[in-house]
Amino acid sequence: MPKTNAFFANNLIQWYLQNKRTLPWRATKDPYRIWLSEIILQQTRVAQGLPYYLKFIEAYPSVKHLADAPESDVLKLWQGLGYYSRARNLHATAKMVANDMNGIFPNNYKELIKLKGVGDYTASAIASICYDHSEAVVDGNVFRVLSRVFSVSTPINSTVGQKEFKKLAQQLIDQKQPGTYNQAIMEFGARYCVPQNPNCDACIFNPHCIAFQTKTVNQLPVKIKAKPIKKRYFNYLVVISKNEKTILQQRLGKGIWHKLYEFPLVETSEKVNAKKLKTLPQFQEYTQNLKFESITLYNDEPITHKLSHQHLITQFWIIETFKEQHDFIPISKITKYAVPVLIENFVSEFFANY
DNA sequence: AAGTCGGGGTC
DNA sequence: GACCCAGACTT
Repeated sequence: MPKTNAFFANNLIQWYLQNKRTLPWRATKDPYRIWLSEIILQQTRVAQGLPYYLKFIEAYPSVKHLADAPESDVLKLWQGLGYYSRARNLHATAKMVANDMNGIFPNNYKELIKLKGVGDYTASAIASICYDHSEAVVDGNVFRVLSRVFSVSTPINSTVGQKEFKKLAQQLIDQKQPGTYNQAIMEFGARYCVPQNPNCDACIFNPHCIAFQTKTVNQLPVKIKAKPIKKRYFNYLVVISKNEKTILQQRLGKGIWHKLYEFPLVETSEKVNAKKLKTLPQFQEYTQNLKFESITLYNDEPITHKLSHQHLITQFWIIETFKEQHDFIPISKITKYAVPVLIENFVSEFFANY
């Protein structure tokens, strides 16, 4: 174990200053930019989030710009990043800050955590990075580094684990450079003390890392294992009129992709063929006024779209029709709507020639 | 305390 | 296929 907390913090910061990546949000203490980056990076790798950060800063240079945008624009810009509640909460908080707080972000943990989409991690990150407050962050990297160095085997996704690691992190944080320290331990976890096959032999902490000394690095951190993945069967009705129009619907219930758009969806408990599909009440409801000309299956083999907790086994049914109704939109306008990646992939492939 | 919420990278 | 990612929110 590190001899002292100061030893741990000092070495971590020293390592960080020599090895950190140059990232746009590391060149500012503007709370708007720090907040935006932290929301984008929740459960998201830097490489995946970076282009979105740049797009958002360009489209919305200030919190007021973001607040003044329609939510549909924000969701469209967020398209493809996942966990869309982040985008909805981002916009709601931007409006709150711009309209009710005179455009000025709260400057302490207690007030920051009241913002929608801002939890313990993000409030600590903003408070430490922007305002030099001693608030320790605990993200996936911190869990991993601390569990190994101090050999803490409490499950990181248990309530007691969360508290224990938060307490430990708070004891270790550098009081003079809390923001730098927080970023240092996260960077170290992301780049060195990685989940699989970390290069422990070259690690600056290996004399002090209990997991390394006891050869238990590959057993830490401990996590209560997730329940099995659910399979769902999606049938999308891709209606195409003679005037090259189609139907999109907005998802408004609970569940995935709230407020995003998709083709009319018939979900079934198993894979269905055209004959079976036509007998389903929901299919008949969608198509009762269409008097469609033909229905053909686009993909012979269902497309399996994998989410973290469910697999969407998807068939796209092409339905040609003469009739059009008020809710038809030109196919060329599909790109204006925020859609899930599953839909985006199909659209870009199928409509490539339209 | 357990479930839910995306998409992509890694091994 | 399993695990993970600069977590937060709902039930």
